[in-house]
Amino acid sequence: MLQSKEMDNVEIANLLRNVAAALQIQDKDDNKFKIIAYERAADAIEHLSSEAKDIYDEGKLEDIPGVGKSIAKHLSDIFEKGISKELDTLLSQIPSSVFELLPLDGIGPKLAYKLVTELKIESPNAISKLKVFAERGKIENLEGFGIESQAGILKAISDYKGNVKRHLLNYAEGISGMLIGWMKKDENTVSADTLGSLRRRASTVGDIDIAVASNNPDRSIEHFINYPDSKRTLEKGDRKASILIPGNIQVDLRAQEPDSYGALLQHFTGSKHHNIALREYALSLSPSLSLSEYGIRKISKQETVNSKQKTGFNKRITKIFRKEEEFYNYLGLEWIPPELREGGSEIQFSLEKKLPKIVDCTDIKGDLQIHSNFDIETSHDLGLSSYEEIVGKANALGYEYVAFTEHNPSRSKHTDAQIIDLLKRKRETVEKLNEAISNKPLEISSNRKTENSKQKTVIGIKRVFNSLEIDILSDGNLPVPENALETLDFALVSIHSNFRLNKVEMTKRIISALSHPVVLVLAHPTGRKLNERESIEADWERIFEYCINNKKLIEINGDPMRLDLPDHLVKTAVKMGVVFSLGTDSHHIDHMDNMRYAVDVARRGWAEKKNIVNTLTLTEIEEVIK
DNA sequence: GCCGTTTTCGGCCCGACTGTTTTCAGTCG
Repeated sequence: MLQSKEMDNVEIANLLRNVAAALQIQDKDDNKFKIIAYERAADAIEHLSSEAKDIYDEGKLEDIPGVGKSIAKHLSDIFEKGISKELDTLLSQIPSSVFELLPLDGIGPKLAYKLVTELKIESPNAISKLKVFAERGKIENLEGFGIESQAGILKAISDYKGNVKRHLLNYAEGISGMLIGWMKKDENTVSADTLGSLRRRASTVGDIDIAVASNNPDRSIEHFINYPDSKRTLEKGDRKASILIPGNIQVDLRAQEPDSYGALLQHFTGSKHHNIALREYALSLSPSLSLSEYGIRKISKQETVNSKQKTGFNKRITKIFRKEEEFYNYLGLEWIPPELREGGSEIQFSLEKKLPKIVDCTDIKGDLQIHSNFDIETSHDLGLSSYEEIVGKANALGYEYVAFTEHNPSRSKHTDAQIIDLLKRKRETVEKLNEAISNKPLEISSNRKTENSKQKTVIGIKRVFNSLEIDILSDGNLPVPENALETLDFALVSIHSNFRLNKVEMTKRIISALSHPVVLVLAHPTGRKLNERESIEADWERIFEYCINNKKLIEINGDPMRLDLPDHLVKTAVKMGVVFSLGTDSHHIDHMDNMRYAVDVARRGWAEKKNIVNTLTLTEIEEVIK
C-alpha cells in the first residue's frame, strides 16, 4: 500500500522499481520501454540531492530527469493523497511476496513471480518460506529451474543480509590494493587498476571492481580465482570473473588485451548513468556509433534494426583504444575525471571544454581540524598525539600550517573560570610552539607525492593555529564563556547531541552558533556516520547562503566514517559559491593521511582550488583568520 | 513512459554469464 505522505527518496525509488518489476511480469510487448522508464526514474530519484517531496512542494517534479508528466502525476498523488490509484492497482495484481524476493541475488521479477505462484508463497517472510522449499528440494523440479538454480537460491538466501552495508572508502581501498598486488604477481598482467565506484571515489563502495590489461586474459582469470583469500568463485567466464572474499565482499575482475584496455577502463569506471549518457551523446553524433568495453564501432543500419543480434567479442570493432583519454577524445570530448562521472552534466561541460579544474591533494597547504593530546579536559575524546608530533607529521606532509582543534572543555565538570584557565594555558603553549617554529625555520625534504611523483623540497610548517571544536547546544549557544573564546584564533562548531531536531529548529540552531564572531567553520555539518547514523535535517541552502554572506566556512571532514559535507551537498554549495575548510578530524598523527578522502569529496562536488580555504598560503589564510 | 544540437514522433546502451536448454531467457552491472 502506498499510504505514507512522507515517503523518502529510497522508498519512492523502491516503489517505482516494483512498478517496473510488475510491468516486466506482465510481459507485454508495449511495456518494454515503460519498464526502462520506471527504472530510470527510480534511479534518478534515489540519487537526488534533495527530497522528492521538497521538489514536489516547489512544483518542479518534472525537472527531475526521467520524470515526465505521467510519473510526476503519480508522485503528486502520493504526496497529496498518500496513494497513487493507478500504481496501486498495478501493484496489487502481483502478490507482494514477489517484491520480497527481488533483493535476492539472481532473482529477478520473472523468476520471483514463477516461484511465488508455483509454490504458493505468501507474504510476509517470503524469503524464509522460499528457503524451506529449496531445502526440501521442491524447486529443482519446477520448469525452468534445476538442481543448480536451487542451490543458487540457497546461496543467495544465505548471503542475503537485509540492509546491505556498503564498505567505507578506506577499507575498500585496502582490499583493492591487496587484489591489485595479487594480479600484478601474474606475468601476464601488463597493468591492473581499480575501477567502479572506488575509482570514482564514492564515499562508500559495494563490490570491488578490478581490471587488468593482460597478454593472456584466460590465464589472468585463472590467476584471479586462485586468490589465496577467496572463499568462493561466484562466476567465471572468458573475460570476467567474480569471487567472494571474507566479510562477504564481492570482487569482480575484468581482463582484456592491452590494445583495447582504454575502453575497458572507461566502461567499468562507470557510473552506469554516465555511460548511458555517453552512449546517448554518441548516438546524437551519429546513429551508427556504438560504444562498448571493447571500443567504438560503426554499425550498419541492418544491425541497428536488429538490436538482439550478438556482436561477439572484438568483432566489427572499428576503433580500439589503449588509453581511456583517447576514447573520450575520439568522441570530441575532453577526458573527464572519474569523480565527475555521475551522469549529470559532465558530458556537456566536457564538450564545451568547461570542466572545472578540480582541486588536487598537492594543492592542500594545511589541515584545519586536528585533535592533540594536550589535555584541556575535553567534553569528547582527546587526541593521542602531541603538538610536537603533529608538527612533525605536518612537515612530512609539506604543510605550511595546521590548526589544533581539541573539543571544548567539559562544562559539567568545570566552572567558567576553570574553562578560561584551561584555554589560557592552551593559548600559551601554542604561542610558545609558534615562537619555536619561527626561531627555527624548518626546511625539509618532503616525501609528499606530487603529480609527477617527484620529491620536492618545501619550506616546513610556519604556524600552528590555536583553535577549538565547540559543541553547538540545542538552543544554538556555545558552552564556552566569552573570555575563553577570546583566546582562540578561530573556532569550529559542530553538533554532537540532539540530532533529531526538526529542519527549522536545526537550521536556526546552526546559524545561531555560526553567528559568533570567533566562529569560522561549521565542522562535519550533517553529523552523518556512514552505515551508522543519518544526516541531520537542515535547510542547507539557507545555511550556505548565510556562510557566503558572513564569510563563514563549511568543513569537508576527511574521516572515512564521516566524509561530511556529503558530495552532493558540496556540489550544491560550490554552485552557490561557498568556501570550504578541509580537515581530517585527526585524533592521531596517522589520521592526518586521511586528507585525501576530504579531497575526494571536494572533487566529487566539483570544487576547485578557489573553493577551498586551505589551498591558500599562510599569508593568504591569515587574512581570512583574523 | 521519457525525450529532443536533425525530432512533439519514433526512437530508447550494451554485453557477459548462468542455467536450462538445444538456441535462449533471465539477470546483472
